Formats: sequence, structure tokens, C-alpha cells
Amino acid sequence: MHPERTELTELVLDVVDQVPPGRATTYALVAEAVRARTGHGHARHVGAVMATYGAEVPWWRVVRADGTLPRPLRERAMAHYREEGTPLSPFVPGRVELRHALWDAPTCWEAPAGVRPADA
DNA sequence: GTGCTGACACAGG
DNA sequence: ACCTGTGCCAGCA
Repeated sequence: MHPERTELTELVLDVVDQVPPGRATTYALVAEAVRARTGHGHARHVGAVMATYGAEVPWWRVVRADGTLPRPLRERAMAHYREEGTPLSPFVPGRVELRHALWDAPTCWEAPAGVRPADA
């Protein structure tokens, strides 16, 4: 079959789909995970993919490096965060507390035997 | 090929 | 916390 979606798109969606409920990752980290497989990929492209195909995956679990999302998206993500119990900043409404919620895909996948990221 | 756009990141102000 | 400018690079006109 002829992929309408590029390889990059498929990989991005695949990665985002694996972020567990109640946790979140960033555009840059998703890009890093994709880059580990394909050799290329950039946070900006992850955003581009999400803008088009985001509805197919738990898009609210991918946030900016500072834990926020653009205005309109932030509003819609709130319901999901509340339902999943995603850690949010007590000071900035709608901002994910990455300190507690971050899910680092690359380290989870690439961790060689015996080497594990220090988790909470 | 050229040029603009963007659900980003980062440094400044 | 907000906004601005710069770097980034795949997709699209």
C-alpha cells in the first residue's frame, strides 16, 4: 500500500500512542524517540503531525517543554487531565507538572539491560 | 527549484 | 507569566 502518511507521521503517532494515562511527554522527547529509529525528526514536525492526525491519539499527553499547550488545546485537555489524574501545576492552571508526570519514551525503549533511568 | 507556514525550543526582555 | 526574535526542518503552494 502507498502510505499517504509519511514514515515520520507513522512513527510519531506510534510513540504518542504509548504514553500512559496520567503521564505526559514533550514534543521534543517524541522527536528524540523518532529520531532514534529513523535518524531524523524534530519537535516542530511532531507538532505538525499532531495538528493533522492528533485526533487519532491521546494528543493531550504531548505538551510543550514547559508543560503547557497552546490556548484552545489547553482548555480541551483539562477534562482529560482531570479524568486521568495528571499532575498539574498548583500555580499555573492547565499546566502539566512534568516534574511528576513526565514519561521519557527514549530512555524506556533504549535502556540496555541493567541500565535504567532513575525513576520516581 | 523557492518561499511560507507551523499544536516547537530556547534565550531575552 | 507574557511576548519577541532566532533556529529548526518536513510539508505544501
